[in-house]
Amino acid sequence: MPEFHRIEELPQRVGGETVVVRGWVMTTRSSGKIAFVALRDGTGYLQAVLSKKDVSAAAWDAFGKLTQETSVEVTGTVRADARAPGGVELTASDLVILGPSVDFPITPKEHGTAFLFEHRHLWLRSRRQVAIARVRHEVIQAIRDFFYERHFVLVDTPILTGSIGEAAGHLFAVEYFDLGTAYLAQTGQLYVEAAAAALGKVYCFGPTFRAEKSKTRRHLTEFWMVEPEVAWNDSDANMRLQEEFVCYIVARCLERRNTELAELERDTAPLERVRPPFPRISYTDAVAKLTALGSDMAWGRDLGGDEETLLARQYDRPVMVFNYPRAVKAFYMKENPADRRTVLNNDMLAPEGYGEIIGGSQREDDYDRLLARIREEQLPEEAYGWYLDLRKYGTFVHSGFGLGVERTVAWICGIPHIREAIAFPRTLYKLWP
RNA sequence: UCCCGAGUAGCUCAGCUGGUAGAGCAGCCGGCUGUUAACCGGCGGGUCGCAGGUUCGAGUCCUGCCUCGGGAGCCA
Repeated sequence: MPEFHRIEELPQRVGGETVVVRGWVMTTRSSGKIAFVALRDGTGYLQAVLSKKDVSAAAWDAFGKLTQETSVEVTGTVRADARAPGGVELTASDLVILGPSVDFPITPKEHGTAFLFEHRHLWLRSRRQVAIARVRHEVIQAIRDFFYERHFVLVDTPILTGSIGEAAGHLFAVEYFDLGTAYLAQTGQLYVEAAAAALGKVYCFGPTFRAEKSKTRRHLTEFWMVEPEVAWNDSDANMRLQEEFVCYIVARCLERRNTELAELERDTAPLERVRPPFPRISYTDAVAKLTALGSDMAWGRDLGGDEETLLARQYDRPVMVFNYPRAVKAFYMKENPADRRTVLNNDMLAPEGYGEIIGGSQREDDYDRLLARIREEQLPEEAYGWYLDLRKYGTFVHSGFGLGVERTVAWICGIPHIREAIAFPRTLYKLWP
């Protein structure tokens, strides 16, 4: 295969030897005897300039045939040019069409979201979607580095499962040989609790599935979640870990994805403020605060979207709300010894209206109380035998949380809908492409 | 499941109290030596979501259905 160059390396080749670039045509412009081709190759953007008098008739003819998304090979020399958005331009000496493109559906004009998502496989090529994909990549790499640096061990939990994670919620069911119905995982948490007793500090990171018929900008039926679990961490230590974790992710994106955030026209000032300590407020205090702000929120109800938004608006960085009423939370959360109406849990609400990005808790480590809660929720006791075993053989204080990757990416990118934060979103009405 | 909203050209939309279907962009043809969603001139382009009803006449009014979007609930 002949050698060619990536656009990202061209600034180092200004004034140098001839280079060859392969990529896709975004737009073309011409003024009769001079022609411009805006190119994308995945590593960057480049404008190639062709002068009719300096290129072969074949190359000039090829320019005339260029349409949006034609794949091409352009040969030329790199020149610094203040007029070029990227600082450099390619003075082309040759242009060859590699793959024609007829009637590309996404024009450089306005489109509605329904149309764009029907063409998601092509929409991914747009500058904006490329920028989002790169931020998502950075978020995920930051997550892995954070845990690696702190000696957490990655444990992959099953996606197909016989027992069910949390109480209600709708699960996707699939046929599983002679063993009947299996369900797609909606959390890896129960498994990661088992692994914490083996490895101390662990996390799982994978796709998770919720069959709820949610139709909001914050929900997907398939999304990615990272769930750390730490032996000997109480709820307080859990919140400190969350704070450190989120600060790490945001700082990393600011440091390494500035170009992409600028491309997305993200105001980074609110992100610069994401530094410890995050405000913490108990559920009970939050209810009082909301009431004072005019909400009709009553103690005992879970915080709804409106309440979360109103509360989060009171702070300039993520806020942690802790110790919710036991009745509205999952069976595995540890009862608060100081106030038995509540559990030792917390949510983290992102600012700027992005809502809940983390849900976490200290886990119930008392065998009898956990069993009582399983019965109270009328869960199938036999399915939780192995989970109860963890309290039977050397029970231990432990805590963990789940962070939603798409919600985090949407917040950092400042994009209005979570669906743009994943390459191929799965929603109630979208299984294709 | 419930509550709102929208379906008209490839795309984004306009179309008033019912009277021969419109614009911008995209596409095609032509022009222009520095364009950045280039610009200028010309050309083609329609089962008005589907079915029924009212009417001399329905994109427009009525009924039902379908599809999609936003929100609620649930949650990351």
